[in-house]
Amino acid sequence: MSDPFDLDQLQSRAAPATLAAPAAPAAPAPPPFVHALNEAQREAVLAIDGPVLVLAGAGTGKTRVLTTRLAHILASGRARPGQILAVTFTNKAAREMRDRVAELIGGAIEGLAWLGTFHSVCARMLRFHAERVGLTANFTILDADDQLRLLKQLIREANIDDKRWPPRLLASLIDRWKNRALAPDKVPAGEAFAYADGAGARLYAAYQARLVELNAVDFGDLIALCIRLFTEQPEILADFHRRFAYILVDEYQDTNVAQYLWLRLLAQKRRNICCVGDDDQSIYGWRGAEVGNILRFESDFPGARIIRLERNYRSTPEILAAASGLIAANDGRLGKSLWTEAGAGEKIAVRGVWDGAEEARLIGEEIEALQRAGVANADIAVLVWVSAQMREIEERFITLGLPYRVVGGPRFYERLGTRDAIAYLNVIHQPAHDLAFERIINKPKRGLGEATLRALHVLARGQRMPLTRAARALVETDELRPQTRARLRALLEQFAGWREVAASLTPAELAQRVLEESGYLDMWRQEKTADAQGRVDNLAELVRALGEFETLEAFLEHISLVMENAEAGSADKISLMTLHGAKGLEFSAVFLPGWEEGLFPSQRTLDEGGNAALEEERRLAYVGLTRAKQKVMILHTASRQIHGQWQSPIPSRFIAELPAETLEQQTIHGFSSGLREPAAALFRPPVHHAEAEPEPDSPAWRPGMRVFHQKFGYGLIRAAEGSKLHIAFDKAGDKRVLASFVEPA
DNA sequence: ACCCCCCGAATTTTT
DNA sequence: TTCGGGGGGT
Repeated sequence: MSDPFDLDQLQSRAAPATLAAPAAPAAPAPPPFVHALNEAQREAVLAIDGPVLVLAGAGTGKTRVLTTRLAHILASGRARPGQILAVTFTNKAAREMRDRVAELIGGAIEGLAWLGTFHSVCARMLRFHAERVGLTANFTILDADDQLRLLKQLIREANIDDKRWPPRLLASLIDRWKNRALAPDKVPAGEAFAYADGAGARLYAAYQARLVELNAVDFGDLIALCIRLFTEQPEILADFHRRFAYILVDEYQDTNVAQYLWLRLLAQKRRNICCVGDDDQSIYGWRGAEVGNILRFESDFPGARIIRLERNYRSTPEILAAASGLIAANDGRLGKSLWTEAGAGEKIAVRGVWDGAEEARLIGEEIEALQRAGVANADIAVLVWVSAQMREIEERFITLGLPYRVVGGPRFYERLGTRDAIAYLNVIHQPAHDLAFERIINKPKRGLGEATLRALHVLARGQRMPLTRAARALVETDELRPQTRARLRALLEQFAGWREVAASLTPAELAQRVLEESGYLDMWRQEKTADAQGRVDNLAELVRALGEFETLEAFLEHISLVMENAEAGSADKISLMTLHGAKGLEFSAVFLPGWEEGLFPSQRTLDEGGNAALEEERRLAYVGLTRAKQKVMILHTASRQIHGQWQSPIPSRFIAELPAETLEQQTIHGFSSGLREPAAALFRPPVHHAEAEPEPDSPAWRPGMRVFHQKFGYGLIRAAEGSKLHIAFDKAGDKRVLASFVEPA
């Protein structure tokens, strides 16, 4: 590659004819695809120049605006494909944008090289300039697993007890520092003390040094190193300024500080940046996302246009009213009010049930009713807060024979077996990839155990060289026992052989050969355990997947940046997933189980998260509600097992925050005579100022009364606040329960 | 080198 | 309760 930054090389050689059509910059006639938009959408599409923030509520056509805008920029001739930088968070979103732009323009667009995720775009930038940050262009991108193993090594080398100071903790600290674009020497002293009495920053520095030795980066580095590149090499940044005429950003509310700085550096010159997002759907604060970025947009880019998309095309008025009412409880919003022209639909169903089993049973029944009414399974979702909630529901689905799919389970490329095979390929492609080499040096068993590895480490660390190079040196000495030396030499020769043939084979052929010759495949074939066959199948699947790539390099880049599940086709199945996983999706009917204090919002949040965390969880609830087109059912239980302990939760405050007129509430009699007050009374907002007045047709619950509870037996009321009682049970101890679950003893 | 048992921990996870 | 990791035994 002569000059990687030669514009023409990166752009389409032959732009589609539609793109070449002369535009009339003076009075550009809106292209036909703009007519299908509503007024706000059209404004967002046509406001091409200068900074623009599009506040796109759920279901308001956000993707449509983004793709139409991109198509419009191209079709009007304002920029060629290679001059547009368009970043998303997920590969899925990037793919969707690419596909939909192609649809609008009428044919795939060549040269949209800078449309991708933050990470893939940054990786691309870094590969062009790797040497400027101390790497070479074929650097490896470490995944979380490699990162953890490397940190563990460093922690042990520093004689720190990794039991007391788990590598995970350090990994998350480093991650957070990188998310904030903090180099090791910039870590605030106080924060370094969060790990091993101040060793945090030192280990972070050691980790970065090791990454350079390994010619590797982690995910956080992709952004952070780009920022370093831009600030330390102004001519490179200037080059990008010249290149990118327009910048588009999806899900802006999810950007972290580093991503924000990255965008600001790139946009500061031309200021043609359009960010689309929704502050009410910011649910990744715990991963470093800063809602502040979107809240501050106007001051970051003075003169910015703010365009609100508020017309919702997805949900019924009831669902929108419920969601809007809920989110109104949050402070510091930019504020939007969703509306729809859709006619009235059903109210939100709120169901109080006895326990998790009954909750699952009820969901199953309701789904069967939906099926009878002709709703497709693929149009139904159960959205949980934690995956632990899924088990009971899955069990029920299996019993009923309901077809379902768990979205977001373990990823294909993360599975054991697959990862080992990939490690072989990594070592072939990048001999300095110590972590991959370590992973497979004794898989299958070839007598190269801990002792050998230790010897290799001593030499490698002493000479600051990769393990494979240390290995090559070591087999020339007589330090190792002859047998070990022979085995190690044999392995090195195998790798040398594979590297030699790598160029003349397709990646799939190479992989097949490596798996056979290394004995790795045989290792699993010979194993008799239940999952061994699955491993062999996975390996076959891996080789098949490799068939879609022209080079090994392309494949490895793909799996490190596109670690995603192959979506299980178009089979008509019910989706079971976490609320986080559901963002951006929509279904006719949505079930939201487990809306209980202590679960959702979670105890953790209530105990230590403060208001910000609570608001984020409320946004998560908002995301859940707004996934539904027609029907929502919220469920809560009176008793739930958490970590093996029975709890008697009270309904989530989020239920109380839903406007009562949008709800249809029922407490199911999963137990005998528990219901003592109208269900609606259970869900009044908590009364803070005065004593709650007793319910007209319920006994006046008073401290000192003896009561009976189905699960906890007899007890004494210690305190009563509305429908919520503190009861000291004779056997079960102190609990907070709903009045409807007890009766006078 | 392998297995078993005990202990502790236990959200969310776009890349 | 359920899972994974690590230590200790064979």
